[in-house]
Amino acid sequence: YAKCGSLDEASSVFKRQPTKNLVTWNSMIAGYVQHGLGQAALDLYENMLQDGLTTADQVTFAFLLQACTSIGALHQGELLHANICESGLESDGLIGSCLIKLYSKCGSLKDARGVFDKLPMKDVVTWTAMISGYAEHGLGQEALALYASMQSEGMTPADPVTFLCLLPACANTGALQQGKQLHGQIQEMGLEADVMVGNSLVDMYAKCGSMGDARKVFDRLLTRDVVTWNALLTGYAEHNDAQMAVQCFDNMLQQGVEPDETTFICLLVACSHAGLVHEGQQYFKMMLEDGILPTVQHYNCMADLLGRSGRLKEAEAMLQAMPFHHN
RNA sequence: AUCGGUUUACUGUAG
Repeated sequence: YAKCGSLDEASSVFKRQPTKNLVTWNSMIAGYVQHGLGQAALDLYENMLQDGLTTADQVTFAFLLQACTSIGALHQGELLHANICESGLESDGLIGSCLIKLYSKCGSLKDARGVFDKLPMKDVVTWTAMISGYAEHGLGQEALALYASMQSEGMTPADPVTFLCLLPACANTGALQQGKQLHGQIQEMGLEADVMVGNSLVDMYAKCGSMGDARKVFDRLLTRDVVTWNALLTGYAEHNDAQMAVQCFDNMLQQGVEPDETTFICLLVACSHAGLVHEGQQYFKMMLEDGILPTVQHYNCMADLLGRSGRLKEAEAMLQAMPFHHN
């Protein structure tokens, strides 16, 4: 029931279970976590402790750590970490990855690294979790360095996920050469048909200033989604090529791809940087007509567009008419 | 029977 989306039914079956074993508890805790209800999962664990008949195992802890991660409950997570050590489960690979993710999402990369270093057996997921932690905190060089260590220990990526963490690291640090090497590995592994990998490659090349390569990857992709188009569009916008950005948008529409919120932000940015005030206003209207509700970020782009071109009063009026609080 | 790593966007300060 939980996995099929009916948490209510899962919960009512759970409550009616006369005896609950470890898997009963784990399944219900997992259900809450998978539905983004981290606090409910932690509360249920309290019930389990009060019940006193079941002892948590590595699966329980893995879900509880995910619950903490999802609600940013670092302190709770630290308490669980202590319990995990008391239970002798700190060397478990599954728990290790969850702890790394908890600490890194809560901004405590040193603790994440501490867990990583202490893990006796590291698999690709462990390495990737740590790489992802560095990458997400803008430490692209550390992420790439860790990948180098991973390879020197004879570990190779098994699927696209590791690349999906590394490519943004290259993108954010402008590491074009490393990005190209990764691209080579991706081709050797036959992963270039993966849409997410393709999107990341387009983004990486665009951010590294190589729009030609970005375009090549884009053109060769058999499957594209709105993110693929947005990544390319962002590239053009970022390189102050408003013409290409607009052309890209037109092509996108021609091919029947529905623009989303992000698409319009990319477009508005392109117009803003190029001083295309009128066009920007047109796109803003188009977005409203498409039934896309503008967010604070769209209004910010509009204020930027108007402000840059010296239309301060219009910019101010735009922000005052905005149906949200400013950020 | 229950379990871990996942891609794209904007502004503002200094340089």
